[in-house]
Amino acid sequence: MKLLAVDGNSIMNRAFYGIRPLTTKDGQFTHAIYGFLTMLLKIKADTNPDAVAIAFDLHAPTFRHKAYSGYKATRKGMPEELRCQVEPLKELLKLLGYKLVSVEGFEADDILGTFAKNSSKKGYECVIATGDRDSFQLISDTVTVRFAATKQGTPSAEIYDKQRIVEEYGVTPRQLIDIKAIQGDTSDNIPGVSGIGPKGAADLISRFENLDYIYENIDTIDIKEGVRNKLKADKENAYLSRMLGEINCEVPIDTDIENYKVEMADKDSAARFMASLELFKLIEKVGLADADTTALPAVEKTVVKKVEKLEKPVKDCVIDVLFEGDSIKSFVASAEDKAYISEDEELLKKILSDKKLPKVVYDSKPLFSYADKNGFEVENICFDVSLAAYLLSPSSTDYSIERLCTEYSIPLPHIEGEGISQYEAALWEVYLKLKNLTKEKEQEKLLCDIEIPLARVLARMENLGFAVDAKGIEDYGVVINEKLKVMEQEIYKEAGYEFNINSPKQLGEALFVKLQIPTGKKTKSGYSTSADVLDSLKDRYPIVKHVLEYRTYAKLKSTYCDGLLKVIADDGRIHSSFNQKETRTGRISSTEPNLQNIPVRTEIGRELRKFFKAAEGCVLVDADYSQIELRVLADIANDKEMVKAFTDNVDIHTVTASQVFALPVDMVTPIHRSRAKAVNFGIVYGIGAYSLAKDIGVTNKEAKAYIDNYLKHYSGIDSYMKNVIERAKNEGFVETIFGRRRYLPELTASNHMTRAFGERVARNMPIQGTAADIIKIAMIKVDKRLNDENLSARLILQVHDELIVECPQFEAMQVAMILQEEMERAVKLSVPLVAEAAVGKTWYDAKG
DNA sequence: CCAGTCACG
DNA sequence: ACGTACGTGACTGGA
Repeated sequence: MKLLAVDGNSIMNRAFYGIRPLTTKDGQFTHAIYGFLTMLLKIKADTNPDAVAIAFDLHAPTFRHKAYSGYKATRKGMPEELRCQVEPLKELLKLLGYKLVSVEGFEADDILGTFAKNSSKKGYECVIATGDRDSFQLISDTVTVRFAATKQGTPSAEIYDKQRIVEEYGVTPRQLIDIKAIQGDTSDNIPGVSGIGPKGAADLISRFENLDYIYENIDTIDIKEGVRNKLKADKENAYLSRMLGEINCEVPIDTDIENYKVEMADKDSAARFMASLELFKLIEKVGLADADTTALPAVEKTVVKKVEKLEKPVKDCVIDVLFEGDSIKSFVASAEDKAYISEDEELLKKILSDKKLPKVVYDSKPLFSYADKNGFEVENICFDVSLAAYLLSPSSTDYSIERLCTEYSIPLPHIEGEGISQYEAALWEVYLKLKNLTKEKEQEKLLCDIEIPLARVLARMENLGFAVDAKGIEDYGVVINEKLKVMEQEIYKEAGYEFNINSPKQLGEALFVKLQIPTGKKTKSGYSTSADVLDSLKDRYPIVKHVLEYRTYAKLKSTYCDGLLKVIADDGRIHSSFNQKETRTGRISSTEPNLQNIPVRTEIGRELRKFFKAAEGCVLVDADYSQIELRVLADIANDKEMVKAFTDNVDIHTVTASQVFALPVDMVTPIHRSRAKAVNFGIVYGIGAYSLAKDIGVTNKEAKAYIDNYLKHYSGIDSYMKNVIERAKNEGFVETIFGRRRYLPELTASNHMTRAFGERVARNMPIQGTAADIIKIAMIKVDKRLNDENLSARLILQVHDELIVECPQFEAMQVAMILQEEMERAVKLSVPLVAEAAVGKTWYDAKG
């Protein structure tokens, strides 16, 4: 028989500090709970115990407190983010069937000690799970320790047995107590013998067995005089320390292994509890994937849904369509008390194109896409469940129906009939819930006037795609590849041996160990070889310069040449997917491939844009906003000076420079301007002097002076930055001028870093998010204008502040006008919006 | 599967 | 005393 005895407090601490913070969407921290369970499951899987006992401290004063009032006096109180996880963790462990053990007046490790001590007597094997080395003293023939640690986010649990203790410490487990008695432990306020550290203590005990022998023979044993005097001076402390360091093994607890078998009484409750903590992965990990995680309503009710074949349109239902490639497999309509299923494509088409029938759908973009491909229009979509869920909680990563049912506590119905899952049948209830929340949080306009119409625009952009010159990319790739080979040989020669330059580990080894180049920053796993480190070294070391060049080419080859060639469709065009529910700020993102990060900043990279072209007989019209984020900031902060600068249409960075550096405008040099530009950027991101200094290469003090000057001059921005954080702390979220929200649980964290991050986000999101809202509105308006004016021109790409339209050559001027007008008129701010358009055969030519 | 790196706004 | 700018996605190497 085998008992796993867990030090709950220790493992919880390890989990809390070992993994990065994780919260539910209302800000309840959960990472200690998640980490604890992950660790527990790992150790259980490794050891396969017959029973598990989990020990926790009680908060009452401990036995040792009485013995020595200074004990643990230096330990900091538990941070609030951890404290608030203790009770939920215990609750969850109980639900999962574990037996918890706490005894008034004793600590968790005393309880472990008692299990350990009784193991040989009662004839079971005892495995102790802890992150505390103090427990090593308990190791014996029947007791081993699994030492829990978190290595780079993944839990590890190394085995410590008698042999390993002897190898590592040169003594028996019991003797560790005597070593600690001499060396002391400041974190536990165990004084020890002052002047003797770990090495000295270990040496003494390995030679003389124990504390008693040493003190009984203190005048005759063979030690240095200095050590002898130190030992004599602190004899009392040594014995006190031994008492403090020895784990109490006589706690009054039940040590019968039979009573610690793991018995989960109610799987659904356990799964439901984890779901309420949004620990969905954990539900699977503990093997409860098929439990019912839906919260039961206060009054238990049974929802029964009949499944019927859908023959004609029904009002008041949520439509969810299942696609198979480009065609429709089936669709379901979830109504209040019935659910319908159909495979009739014509019926679906009739429903979707019915202008008089308002429709609630689960996910509109694929429907718009389908309609676009099949030459009809989807009309009158009044609600999109998944988009609503995104607006209500933009930091989530999963808007599946299953997840929504769980998150919003929707009871699952019983089903009579076939072809529909419980979740699909519950969609109507999900809709009702989200509709109410959307109204309550004032997200209706965003949903109906921006996101839903935008979904249609995005679907059409995806379908149309961007024409590319595959042969051009290939040839370009060949040239890059040749460059790459030359660089590679050059680097091998300079290093004196061959290695994988793409491996940061091997590269760090080559540069900083073999070649002894002075190291900059380090990462968790070694030396950083990132561009900002290498940049400062490239002038002194040719190999560093070559590595940087190699990286540039390697990136171009793998991500752009190879990457793009892989995704060219049969029509010779690249069809990126635009994700509308991804970002926490309201931007859209682009994947497979990402067309929002095609190189532009360096000439060699920018060349790639020559292969993004307009179709035969067509041109590209590219328009981008000028300084949209700063204009939004000027408006949101209502800063007089900045508003004036934009209204007067002067160069904002130059004006900023003249203010920050107290110079007349015509004395501002390009260096001043570029530094002021960095300050402007920094302000938008929630700047710190340190980072600004690093960015523009001035001292911290200078950077701080720039910021101070800036905020003094733009006093509206100064007060905005203070107010927005204050408001965010009160309300729990920040929002754009259109009411798009981002919740910020980080602001309540006690961890300084976490909170500082939350504050930067609070400053940045309204700016970035409002800019995102504005270009979304512009996209909808542009799309409408192109349609209203009967042009064949179509939007094909958005890159945050830039729109690209493909159109026949003769439409170019009209389209350029439309783009500029609609982008500039998208919304009315207290500053003008400025957009500039250009025309070209390729993206390279069309961009400015 | 994650860390490191780097492309974009 | 602490660590150090916001938001993304793709690729590579290595546990």
